[in-house]
Amino acid sequence: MPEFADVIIDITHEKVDRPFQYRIPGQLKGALRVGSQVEVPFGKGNHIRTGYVVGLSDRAEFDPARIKAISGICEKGVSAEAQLIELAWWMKERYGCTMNQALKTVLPVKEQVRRQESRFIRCLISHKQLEEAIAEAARKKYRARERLLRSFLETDVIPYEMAAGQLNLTRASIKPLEEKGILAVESEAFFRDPVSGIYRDGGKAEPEVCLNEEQQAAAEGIIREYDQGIRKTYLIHGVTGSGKTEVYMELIRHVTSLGKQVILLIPEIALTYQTVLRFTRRFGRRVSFMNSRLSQGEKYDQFERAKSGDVQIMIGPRSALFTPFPNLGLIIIDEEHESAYKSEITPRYHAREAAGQRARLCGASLVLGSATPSLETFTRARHGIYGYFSIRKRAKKNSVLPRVHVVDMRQELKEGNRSIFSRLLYQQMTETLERKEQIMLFLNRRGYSRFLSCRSCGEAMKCPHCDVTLTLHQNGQLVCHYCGYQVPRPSVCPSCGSPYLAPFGTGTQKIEALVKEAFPGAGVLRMDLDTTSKKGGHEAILSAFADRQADILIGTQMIVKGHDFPAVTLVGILAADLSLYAPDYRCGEKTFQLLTQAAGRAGRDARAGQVVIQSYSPEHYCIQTAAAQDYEGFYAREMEYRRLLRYPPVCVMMTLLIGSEREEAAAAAMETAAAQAKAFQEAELIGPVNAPIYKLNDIYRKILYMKSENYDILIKIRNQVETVLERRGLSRGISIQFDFYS
DNA sequence: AGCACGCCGACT
DNA sequence: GTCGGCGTGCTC
Repeated sequence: MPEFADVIIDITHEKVDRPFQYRIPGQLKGALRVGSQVEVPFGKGNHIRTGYVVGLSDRAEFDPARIKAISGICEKGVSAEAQLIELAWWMKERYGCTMNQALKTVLPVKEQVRRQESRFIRCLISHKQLEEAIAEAARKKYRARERLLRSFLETDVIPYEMAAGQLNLTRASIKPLEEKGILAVESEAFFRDPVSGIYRDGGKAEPEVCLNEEQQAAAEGIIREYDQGIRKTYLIHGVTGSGKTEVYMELIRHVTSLGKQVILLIPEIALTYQTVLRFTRRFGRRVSFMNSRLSQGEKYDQFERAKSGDVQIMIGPRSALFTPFPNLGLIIIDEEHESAYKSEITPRYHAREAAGQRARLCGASLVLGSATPSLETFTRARHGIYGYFSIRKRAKKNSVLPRVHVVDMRQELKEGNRSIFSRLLYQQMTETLERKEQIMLFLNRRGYSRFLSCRSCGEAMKCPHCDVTLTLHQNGQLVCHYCGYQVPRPSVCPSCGSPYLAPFGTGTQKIEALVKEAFPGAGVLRMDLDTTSKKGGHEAILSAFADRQADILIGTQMIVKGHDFPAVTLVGILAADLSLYAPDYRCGEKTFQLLTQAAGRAGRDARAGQVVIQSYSPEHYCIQTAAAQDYEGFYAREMEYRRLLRYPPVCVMMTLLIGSEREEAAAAAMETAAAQAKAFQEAELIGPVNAPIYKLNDIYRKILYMKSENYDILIKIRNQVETVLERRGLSRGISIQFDFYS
């Protein structure tokens, strides 16, 4: 029976972010476990603070005379929390954050303020009636009411809290308007049906789904091993449209029938009303959904419901991984290759790795699903570390993979076609529109033109805060896509005064204009960051396209991710090589994934789908293998490249990014960091160099790449660099960021 | 984070 | 001579 416990004190500061040893009093022996929440006397005043047990030991590592005793245990935090605290400990070790940062990620933060439901006020009357109401309010000198009504001249829905705060409104000035039928106050769950206005509710039984042979094999294979008590990781490698979701549902059904709970992670963008409906129909009230728009308090509420057993299935993005289920049996990660699974804030964890760790701690299995698995996942599956199931047929009857054409745009140019549409794409578009079928056009660049440059002096308009050119938008603004800086388009060149400024390159807005010009009869929708930034923008565009209110959908990345439009029979990828030459070792992988996923949008129904890929380097293996829907071929070529240049998954890589407003401070800190790292023989260093975008948001950024066979070496380097920079006072006023790639 | 100790200026 | 500024350092 251990004598001592290592306790992390629940205070937010790095200086106390380490375990303190406490004596375990006799009456608590046996009740205490790693993860227990305890009360301990701390500091000079022996104030009682809460802490978490992160380790148990028999030996005193500290002057025994000065070790204090634990004063009590908080009974509420034991089972589910215990595992999450262990997970936090692992995150701290692996990703190099403080224990408190890790704990905050893993445990929901209670909000002192009572949870506020997000409410909206909707305007129910016509514009003309609204004008009258405003006039009446003005006449009666109801100032607040008038201000509120005026805001509906711009929009018909506004957030309640914002209105109350900014317009100095009280319930009393809203209620009369509500009673008159002018406004309605609604609590808007994100999954509310935009058309019918109906909320999801307890599900009706869905007719039994029939799995095809391959789906059945995957589901049965995993379930068989599960029932034998085997817990491991599986990869379900299914082509786009292969019905992986049906397999997930079958697994969820089985695991929940054993009284265990399931977490399903999906990329946020895939959590559409359709998805919600599908799972709700099948699992009714037992399933719950999370999204990143939920406030801390709302998340806490969700987690409470999970802990109390109200729900057994949690579906959501990255952070849903930390749902405190008491008896978690299965974690599923859909589209496991998605980059959104890596956290962009400290701790910079990867949900796939963290899920592996949580599954291990809870005795759960982990299922990864993708049409284009990440190289690290596929490598592990190949080596037999992960179980592997592949689904090569599309689930829908008669639905076959689309026919893919690669068009050499250099040849088009040579033969006099200077348009952004190749002759083949143009012809296919015409035919598709004649058949009254739908088209998706994909271009990975928003805005109107890539940049604006002076024809006299050659100067391109650049962002004053970042090392990038400004993108011209249709509203005449030059916009920085990195920091958001905007200026009106100048009429003369700021450096030489010449009036000859010409836009170069093409963005989604220009495509929209060109399509409208070329196909005047066709309905066109555009979906990119500019059209979806408003709340519900996504849903509105997708449902309009699904309802066939338009024939052509133009968009960036976001249109290729998992949306199923049966009437789309033509997909055009306008510039396949845009992402191919990015300064990132994974740019080939990203391009392949993007092209494969985009191509997978075509022909979801019985009608044959066509895909046209336009490229200036059609012979590139990423484009060739994507066109052939040949994952294995791509994998072989890409691994060859990774082996040759020693990039993950052949080794482990860590990057250090140092940023500062003062250029010299960043350089000095990086120099010291690189010198420290160099002392470790087992790691290979590249750099330090300026980051691909050296100045971003007025911050100068230096980057250092470190590669090794051994993850632990990289962690040692990280710890060494951090302590030395801290000790020499070089870390003041700079940001230091480590990222891991494996 | 808190709370101590500690070493210099303006006050009873 | 004392009161008090918050700089530095420690908390099992």
